[in-house]
Amino acid sequence: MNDPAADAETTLRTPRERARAQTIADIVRLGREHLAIHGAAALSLRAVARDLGVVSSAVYRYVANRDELLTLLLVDAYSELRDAVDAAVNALPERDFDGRFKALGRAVRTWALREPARYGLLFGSPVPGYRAPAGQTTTPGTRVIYSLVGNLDSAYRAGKITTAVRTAVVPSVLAADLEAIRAGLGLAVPNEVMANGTLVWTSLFGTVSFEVFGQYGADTFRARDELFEHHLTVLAGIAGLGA
Amino acid sequence: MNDPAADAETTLRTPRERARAQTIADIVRLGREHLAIHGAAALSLRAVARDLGVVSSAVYRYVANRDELLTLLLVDAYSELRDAVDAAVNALPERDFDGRFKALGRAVRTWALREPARYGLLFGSPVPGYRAPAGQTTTPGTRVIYSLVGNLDSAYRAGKITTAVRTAVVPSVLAADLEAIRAGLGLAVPNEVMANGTLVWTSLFGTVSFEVFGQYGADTFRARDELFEHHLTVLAGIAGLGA
DNA sequence: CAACAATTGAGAGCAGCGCTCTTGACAGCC
DNA sequence: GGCTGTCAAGAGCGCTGCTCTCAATTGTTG
Repeated sequence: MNDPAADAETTLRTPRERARAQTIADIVRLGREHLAIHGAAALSLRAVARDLGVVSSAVYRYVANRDELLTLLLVDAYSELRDAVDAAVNALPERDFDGRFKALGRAVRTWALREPARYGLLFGSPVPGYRAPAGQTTTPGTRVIYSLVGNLDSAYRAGKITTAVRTAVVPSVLAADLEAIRAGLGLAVPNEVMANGTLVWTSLFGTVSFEVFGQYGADTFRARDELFEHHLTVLAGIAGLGA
Repeated sequence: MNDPAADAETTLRTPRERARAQTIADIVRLGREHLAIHGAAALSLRAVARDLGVVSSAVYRYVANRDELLTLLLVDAYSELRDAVDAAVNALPERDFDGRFKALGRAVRTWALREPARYGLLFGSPVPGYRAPAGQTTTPGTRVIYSLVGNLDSAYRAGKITTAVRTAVVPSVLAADLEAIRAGLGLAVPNEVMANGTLVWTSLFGTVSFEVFGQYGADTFRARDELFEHHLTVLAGIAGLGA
């Protein structure tokens, strides 16, 4: 919707720079469409060039190679997912921790079902021969998990985390990992809650992936909305947000 | 390990049939190696032909197309995973329901970490343009989940499922789905346990996928074994197998 | 306004891919 | 021994990513 070209760090002065940014934005847009239809592994620079009305070699003026376009699309998808999640979470009051968690989960699922190929690029099997450059992708890729742990942290500070969560013992080496994360993000939640939060995190994407990737049989579950809502309720309980 | 050619319904009489079956077995073996190294989307019949010491068109005598080879490799991977899981589960006494569940989880994780590309073929984003033929793949693809629900069912019949599991209410449409599954498999477990079992199932693959696909940061978690064991403990509790 | 220089698009070309078709050789079977 | 089915090989089509060269266009600057 909005113009990614405007995200450049400085305003684009010369017409050349503006035209160039616009062309790159067009390439990303066309790439996004191809990705959504044909999947990441079938993304073709030549096809994008054709849709752009230009010969194949011309796109290499704007994008170094296929992997760079893939990276642009990865960042694009991450930020769209983040926006969808943020909008859903912020629609609820800050102190509705349980509601916010469920809104996050529903937003992830809704976006994933609407954009299966792009979801697959983010959370499916890695594209062969492609390694996402950490420098460009880690920041946008961590926004959603930060939203989840932030919500858990706020709930804990508000004294709204059920104590029943503290079932399993967190062993020492794992405790050190969790301590590092807590220090890095300035969190207050104890180890047990963080460990369970990690499980909730991966479980959420496990359920969504099963549905998006068609791992359930064709007609094993007709009531997929109800199934997901049930899972969300149980996961909220694991996180300590249950009633 | 064993020879897939020997799985034919009747003994192979003529030398021609034997030679043909051997060639197909070789193609599958080479395909498995390419798959493990380069991933599903990069699987190339030409490369397999080169390794077979034969011109590319020759392999089409034995395999209709790339998708058919992919299907063969899919079935191959499913059955290897099933064997690994069965071996791990059956090493424990039948009545050690909690131990059997955890053994299943560990076997899945171990196999997935050893065979990331093949795991990705089974549980990652679908290969673009390829649809697994249900007739050939559903049976081998459902063995592991049947093992899990079978274990849950046995535990329930033995009265070893914690009653604390029955937290969330299972709505009506979902209840009908679960009833159909229970009837189809001849199970006794009630809806709440089955619904939670589904979550445990998808959560297990969610955690494993995060680890295999590198969704955790590069060094966010050093204690991955401990993290997985913690998750397994919590999941056993959700399934009702907890202490 | 004109000349310069940066930028761009087009085209050819290389090596790889899936897949099809034809051709000639070989082996098993009657 | 001749027939028939099976096989490997090769050529070829259209697709892919990517590189290189060349000419044209375009923005900027003297």
